[in-house]
Amino acid sequence: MTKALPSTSRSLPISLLRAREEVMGPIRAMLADVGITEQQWRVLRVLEERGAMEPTRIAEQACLLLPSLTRILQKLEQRALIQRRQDESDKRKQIVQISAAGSEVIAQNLDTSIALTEQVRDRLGVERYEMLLDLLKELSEGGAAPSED
Amino acid sequence: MTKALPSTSRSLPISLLRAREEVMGPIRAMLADVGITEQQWRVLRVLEERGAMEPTRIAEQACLLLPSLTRILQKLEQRALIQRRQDESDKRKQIVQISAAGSEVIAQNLDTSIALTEQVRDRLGVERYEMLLDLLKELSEGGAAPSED
DNA sequence: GTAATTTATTAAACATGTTAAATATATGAC
DNA sequence: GTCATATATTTAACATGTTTAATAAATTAC
Repeated sequence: MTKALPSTSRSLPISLLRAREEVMGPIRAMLADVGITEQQWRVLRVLEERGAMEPTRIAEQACLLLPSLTRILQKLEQRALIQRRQDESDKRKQIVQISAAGSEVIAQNLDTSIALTEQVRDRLGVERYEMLLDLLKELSEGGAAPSED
Repeated sequence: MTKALPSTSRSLPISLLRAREEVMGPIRAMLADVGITEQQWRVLRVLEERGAMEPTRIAEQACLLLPSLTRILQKLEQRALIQRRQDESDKRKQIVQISAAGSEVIAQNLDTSIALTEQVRDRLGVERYEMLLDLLKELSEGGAAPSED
């Protein structure tokens, strides 16, 4: 008797989308002032946080597909927010590094960004906020159930 | 002392994105077989579920921006999955309706779609699943805190 | 009733999402 | 060493996301 699709308003994919739009709105507004997109911001953040790395790893961390990342890196390089060099031991790879100007962009937006994050956390309450992050993590981690023989 | 950005792996926007990618993966695979995108599917679902309506309301329900919806409706109309007519009382508006062929597409994918939804719900457990939906709803609803004088 | 304003939709331009194919270098089989 | 295969990145093509502007009809002010 549970054999019906959830109404679109109770659909998990749509709920995830709506929630994300709500959270991203103010962040996008902030970044628009600097002329940077949400995705470009993610790439810069990953590089600042974890240091230089190759595109494939950036894509994983920033949750981007490689073709998208290719174009994003081209634009970030044009604007001198990153630097690229070839990996000497494996010439298929390259190593991408954030530049001083790139770090500068992050620094400029850090305070607002932190404030927006805290605002959302306070709105839900810390416990519910952490619970939400845990549930999301659980969702994105487990592909298959542990018992599958 | 809490004045630092969460690591990207603990960032709410990125967590929402990752979770959504995980959930959408199998659904996209299903729809790809019929040559329909995730967004086209959302539009058809909304029209099937709530009946004919104008684009502005479709956009709200399906969580799409109007310019995107314009293009999507053009393609759905080309494939005869929807019909459009002008609203007689207000000629700025139009009324969009799913066609028999459109309902057919939904019917074809209904069982798989329900199965995938249940699979996710079972993975989290019903209680945690409902809790997640509630948290997401809360996130996407409240813009400002109630007390702001 | 006409001008200014508002509302519904579309168009345009650029960035990204998504899938498939191309390119270049590495690795392994022999 | 040569060939087949695998890996890292890019290109191509089409769909959507996002912001701003254009268009058309409706509403309001007067």
